[in-house]
Formats: sequence, structure tokens, C-alpha cells
Amino acid sequence: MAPSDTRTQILDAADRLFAERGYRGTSVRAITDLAGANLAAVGYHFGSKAQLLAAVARRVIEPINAAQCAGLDRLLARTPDPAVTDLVEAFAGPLFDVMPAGDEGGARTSRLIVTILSDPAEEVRSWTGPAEDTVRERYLAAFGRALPGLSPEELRFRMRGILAVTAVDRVEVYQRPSLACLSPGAGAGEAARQWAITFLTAAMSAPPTGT
Amino acid sequence: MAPSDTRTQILDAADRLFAERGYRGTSVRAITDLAGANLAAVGYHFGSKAQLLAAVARRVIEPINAAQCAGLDRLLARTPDPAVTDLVEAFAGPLFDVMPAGDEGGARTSRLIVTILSDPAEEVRSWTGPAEDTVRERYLAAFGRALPGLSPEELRFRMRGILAVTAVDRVEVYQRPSLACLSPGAGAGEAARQWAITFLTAAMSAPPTGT
DNA sequence: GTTTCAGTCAAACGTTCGTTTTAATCAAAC
DNA sequence: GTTTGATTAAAACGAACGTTTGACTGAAAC
Repeated sequence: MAPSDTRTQILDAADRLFAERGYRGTSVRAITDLAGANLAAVGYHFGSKAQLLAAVARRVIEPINAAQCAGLDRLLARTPDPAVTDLVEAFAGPLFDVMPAGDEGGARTSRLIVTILSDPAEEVRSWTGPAEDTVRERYLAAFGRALPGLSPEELRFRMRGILAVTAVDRVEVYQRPSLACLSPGAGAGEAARQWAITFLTAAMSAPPTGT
Repeated sequence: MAPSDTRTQILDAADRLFAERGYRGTSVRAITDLAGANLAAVGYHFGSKAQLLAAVARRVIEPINAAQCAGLDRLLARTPDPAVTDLVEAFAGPLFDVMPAGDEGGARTSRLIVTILSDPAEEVRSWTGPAEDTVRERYLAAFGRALPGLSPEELRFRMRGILAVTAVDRVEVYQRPSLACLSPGAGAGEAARQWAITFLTAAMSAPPTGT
């Protein structure tokens, strides 16, 4: 058996409940109940509720960061100056690829990410490591070469737009399933992915705003 | 004196604290302390913490909705088929105009809006009225005429993108002031407004994604 | 002068929270 | 068979929460 099966079952339960109810809206008791574990197991395996959230966050975000990094490496191996479309796809694509078992097309995971990223509490945002900043800086440099004439400030603004569009769209669909345009399954996620790439490529390629 | 000065002071305090710490992260005691009022005043004037949030939400969102509606009316009075740029500006502009006294360029109000919109709790999202859906449907129809060939589903996706970009950008700046590109004040907000219009006009005008 | 009533106040209610403590469990090591 | 060390279990901890209560206030109404 894996090192302490309860540990991963708690991670799974916390993953789901944090996404559905937020960090403060989820009690440790609710997590251990869903995981079929004892209340004290969270303290034993993770130390505290905040450290449990950090573990959940790392488990879901690290693969995305790795995929974004690998995608950029793949592009740069071909040409030193990739096209905007390719950069957009390499950066935003991994956000659509996360879909663990039981996740409705990755929407629940997206909900978890937004929950973590948008929570104002310090303890919720303090899980982050240096890897996230590194990959963002690398894409920033690549986009800067693909879009000469764009001021660094406006470029940063546009990169924030990429994250906003990819994350928020799927969150809304998750919260209000009536918004789901297509039947659930692989089809819906794939359509949203293509829409996002179209939308964001056009947005990123816009001429610079006059200062 | 206005009808119960404590009432508006509680509204102001709740506005600030909900934006800074979220709904669940803000205790009624913290609100009444900041407002200089008694703990029971919230129950007396609003009924409950959830109803206080609803009052705060209505107070901040209603002017935005009215401005969006008026802007569309103004455009439609000139021509039945406004350009995409004008529609983007009329829709996204009011989100940049909200800056009550003490708000750092409207960033705190944006934070409040995102807090309300992204909170998973039912009681937080249940403040909404029919006015919000109405104005969105009107813009949807106007964008549909300006962008023929776009499927209704992709059009809805793009409209969600508008909200995502305008809201999320300013939230991030609010949470991490180090991201602020320009010196604070009227200049920073105005630059972001122009960047957003450029970004979103290009995105909305993109040719339809092949099905 | 008395009544009235919206508003304020201190105090307490019962509940839920995250965390800690202490004892029980159980397979592997010796 | 006993010891060991990691894991689980039950119970309790103090603190913080939203809400309610009942007394108090002070100016207007009569």
C-alpha cells in the first residue's frame, strides 16, 4: 500500500471540498468525513489545515507548470522566435488538460485553482513557490520578442488577461451548469480550448495602445 | 441626519472588509468595530450577515449596471449596429469608473466584485437580481449583430472573457501592489482602461473558430 | 408629564471551528 | 513473546462565530 493511504484520500477529499466550498467554507471535519478518516489525521499527516491546502495546491498546479515549461521548450527548440498563436497555445493549453478522474472536464480543478488564486487570506496564497514566477517570466520574454513595440507594462497586462480568460470561463460553467454550451464530455472542453486560443491570439496580437 | 447614520457606516465598513478578507473571512464583530457601531446593529439594520452582503453588493453593482445600460442606449440611439469597439467600451468602461472615496483607483471595488462573484457559497451568490441578466442579454444581442457568423455559444464565451479580463486584472494589482505598472492615481486606471479596450476589441473581433 | 418608539447597548446563547492530547491498535523487528 | 514505531481513534480544549435577548436611551407625539 502506498505510504499512508489515508493521506491521499484526505488530499482527494480536500481537493473536492476546497473547490466546491472554498477554503474557509470547508471544515477539517468535512474533509475527514468524506475521506473516511479520523479528524486528527489532518494534523498528523499535514500539520494544519493551511498546510493541507498547500499540499493540495502543489499537487494540482505543479503538473500545469511543468507542461507550460515543456511546451515552451518544445517551441524554442524549433525556432528562437515562436509565433503568438503557438505561445498562447503552449501557455493556455495545459490549463485545459487538467482533468483528473471524477472531474467534469477539468472544470472542478479550474474551480479549485481560482479558489486558491482569488482567496484574499494570506494563508491561502502563501503556498506559492518560485517555479510559478519562473515560467511566467520565460513566457513574458518570449511574448516580448514576438510582440515588439509593446511596452512591458501592457505586455504584463495582456498576460494577466490570458490567465483570466482561461480560468474564469470554466469556473462560471462549473458554478452554473446551465451555462454549459455543449453536452458535457470531451467535446465541451475541446471547444472551449479552441475558442480561448482564437480569442487570446487575436487579443495578444493587437497593436500596442498609444501611450 | 440621514436615516440612521450607523447604517451607512456599517455598509462602508462591510464594503471594505469584504473586499479585503472575503465574506467568510470577515466577522460581524470586525465590521461593527470598524464602523464604530454595536455588534447587534447588523442584525437590527440588515437582519443577518448574508443580507448585509446583499445590500453591499447591490450598492456597488447597481450603478455599474445602470451605466452599462445607459451606454448601450446612447450607442443604439445613434445607429442600430454599433461597432465592436464602441460596444466593448460601453460594456467594460463602467467597470473602470467605479472609484468611491478611499478606493485606490477602483481596485478595491473590483476586488469586492470578484470576491462576491467568485465565492462558492450559496448565500454569497444569492443577492443577484434580474437586472444583471437583462443588460447582459442586451449586449449579447448587440454583439451578435456586430459579429455575424459567430455561434451563440462562442459569443457567450467571449462575453465572459470581457468580464474576466476587466475584473481579474485589477484584482491582481490590488492584491500585489508591486504589480502596479504606473504610479497610483488617475493615470494608472486610465491606462488599464485603454489597454483593456484594445485587448478586448481585438479579441471580440477575431474571426469565428471553425466548429 | 406621560407615552411611544426607533435606535443603541452589554451580555449571553448555542454552535462550530482548528488543534491538541492521550490512549488504543497493529504489523514488523528482534 | 516482547518491543518498537508509526498510525488511528475518541475525547476534549479554548476560541471565535452569527444571532438573540432584554434593558436602556433620548427625542418626538400627545
